[in-house]
Amino acid sequence: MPRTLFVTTALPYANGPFHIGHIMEYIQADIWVRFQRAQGHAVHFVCADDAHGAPIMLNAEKLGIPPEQLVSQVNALHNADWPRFHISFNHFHSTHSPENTELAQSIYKSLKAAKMIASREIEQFFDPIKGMFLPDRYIKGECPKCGTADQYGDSCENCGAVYAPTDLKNPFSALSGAKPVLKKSEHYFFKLSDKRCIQFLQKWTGETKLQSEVVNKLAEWLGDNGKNLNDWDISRDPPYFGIEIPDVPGKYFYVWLDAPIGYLASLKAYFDSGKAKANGEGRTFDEFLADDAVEQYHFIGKDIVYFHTLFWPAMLHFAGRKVPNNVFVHGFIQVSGEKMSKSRGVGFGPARYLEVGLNPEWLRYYIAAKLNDRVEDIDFNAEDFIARVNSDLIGKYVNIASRSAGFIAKRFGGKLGKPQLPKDIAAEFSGASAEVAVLYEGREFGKAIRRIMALADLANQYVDGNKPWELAKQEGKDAELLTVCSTAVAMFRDLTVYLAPVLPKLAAEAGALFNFDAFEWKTSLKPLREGHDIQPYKHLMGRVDPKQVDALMGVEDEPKKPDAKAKAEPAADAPSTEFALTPTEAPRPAVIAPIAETISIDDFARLDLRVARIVDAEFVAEADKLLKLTLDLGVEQRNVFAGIRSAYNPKDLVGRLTVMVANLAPRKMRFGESQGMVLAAGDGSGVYLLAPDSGAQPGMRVK
RNA sequence: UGUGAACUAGCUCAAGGGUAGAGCGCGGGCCUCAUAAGCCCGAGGUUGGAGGUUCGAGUCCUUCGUUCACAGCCA
Repeated sequence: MPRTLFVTTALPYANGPFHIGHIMEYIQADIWVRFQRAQGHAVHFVCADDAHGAPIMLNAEKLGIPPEQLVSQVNALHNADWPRFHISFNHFHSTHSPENTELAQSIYKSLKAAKMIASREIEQFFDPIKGMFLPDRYIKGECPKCGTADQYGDSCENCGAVYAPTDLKNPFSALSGAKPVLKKSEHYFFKLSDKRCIQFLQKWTGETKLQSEVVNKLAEWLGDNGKNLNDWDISRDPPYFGIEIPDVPGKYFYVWLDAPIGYLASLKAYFDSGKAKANGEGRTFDEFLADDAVEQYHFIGKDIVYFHTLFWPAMLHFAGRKVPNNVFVHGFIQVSGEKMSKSRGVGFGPARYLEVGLNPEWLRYYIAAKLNDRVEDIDFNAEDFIARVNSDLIGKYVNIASRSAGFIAKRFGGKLGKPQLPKDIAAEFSGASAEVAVLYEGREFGKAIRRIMALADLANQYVDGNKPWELAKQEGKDAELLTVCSTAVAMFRDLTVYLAPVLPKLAAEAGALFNFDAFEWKTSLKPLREGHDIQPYKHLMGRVDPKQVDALMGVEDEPKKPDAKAKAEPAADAPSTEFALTPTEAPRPAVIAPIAETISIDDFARLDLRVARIVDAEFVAEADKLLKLTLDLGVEQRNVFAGIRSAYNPKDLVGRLTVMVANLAPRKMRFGESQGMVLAAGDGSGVYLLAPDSGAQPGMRVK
């Protein structure tokens, strides 16, 4: 019986472009969704940008644009990118939308009516300069336990202690550097610790077929009858970019309240726009959502299990709505064994992946081949990627079509004979249909791929054993040749159907070429008839060029360390035009100075290095090497003279972030007092000012 | 620090109390239909370390190590 499914992926934060982790999740969900559609089920697959919260507000402020503009720009960016990976979202919305405002407020009102909302006054750190309450991540100070400086407001990176921001010694605002003051404010809470809520959650988690890792985690949270659960603070004070709480003017929903509601908002927009109707769903949004037979699934990463297995079902339940049927949790994608990290620059972006000319279906295949149903990280490994795609997809799978279809076109006018699979192979293929379906359904994509590739091996063995190239040379073997090639094409067709959820574009192209539809298993797997027309073979997919992957992984052509040989040779080796035309490529220093003597960490700690914004820069009349810089340290401004005139134009420096030694003794110079120094690299041939990565704020300590 | 998870051939992964498997890579052979791919054979693992339970342990238990996630107002 056809099922009706409502499927979502986690909402990406509307603060920047997609990273590879988003795309991995979308690919996982998309494969599952496409598989379900191929089984004849109706799937409504949506996502949206998570557009609210303090980080977006502050980022927009930094960019000098309204947050609305930031999130709409990012939304346009996102909307351009997901289709390029063949993600089949039916709709991609934003939480900054009328639908989300309406739904969030309505759900809140229901929760309030159900007496699940409480309010009480709490005291929090407030930044008197920015005029706002500070989220934990924006408060820094010394660890109350071990005294390590510059720790975030929640836990210490040095000793691992967990504490409240108010426990920090010498706290300061990471936004302005100001000393935060405690200030009281009325906050609203979702009563997660309410007996009814705990009861419900225990019931829900018991009934839902959650992954074992998730069950473990939940047992930790819900164990001991939920004594470890506290109420959830769902309100924020202005300034805040979010949705106003109805009947509480001047208060906003915490972004995590309205974010998951964005799933519903996106679905509503999809219904209201008529797209659902076009997709065969005749009901209204409300009717659809209230139907118990509609299955609701959320694909998420392991970092947000808390929100999706506690808050989200509880919110829906006490607002009198249907709760999710399941939450599918995946691990993170690592790149070459390293954690994806934006700040450390590890990994690569989806945009970059496409830019270097890599085929999105290669990534889909690779990710599929590595995914299972567990909460495990997977690793993107360049060599593995190349080997996997080239040998599986090209060597095994596409090759079957390529090696058999030629004869059909050349010798038989493009008309197939009757395929005749040997009994054992036929049994393998037909048996695989159900097995592969079970594996796809259970999100065991790696196993499904393995099973399918085993079939591809059989197909190649079949061709090899029947040697069509010999039959082609023998008199009177035409019928046999036709049968062998037709059989191979038939096997290729089946493989294409099995792989179609992973490789939708290739499957469509193969279908067009060989005149079949790969997207509905029930009909797609029917035997091919004698006389079935196919087009002459065109190659369906090329191999990965390792150079593309090198480009993706940021491997430069140049050797990392110049050795004597490399240095001696450039004269003989004419520089390529490309190299010559790249002025940003810095000339390699002739001599690398030896490393200075070892110092202790304490020696280093004596240096107080700070991120500073250059708010003004000007020439110094009487000095030919100096520029006078005015640096903003968050808490104060400093005048610093820097010997960088040879390399920088003052007007180009204004607004830039750099790093300065903040506790250097001031020095009187002929032109005035220099209150510190900026850091720059140089060996005599050039000067290069240091710049922190984006996101750094004036006043942050460098360590 | 606590809780949970992971650690199996060079690489990526399977198996899961009863003789450790696959793909890729590697070595050897065969073939040539394929926008260059296939087929066959082989080498390769004391399953992170150490203890224990058991007739028998990758598999269960203890412990250590390494890595990761989570640890409530961080998205």
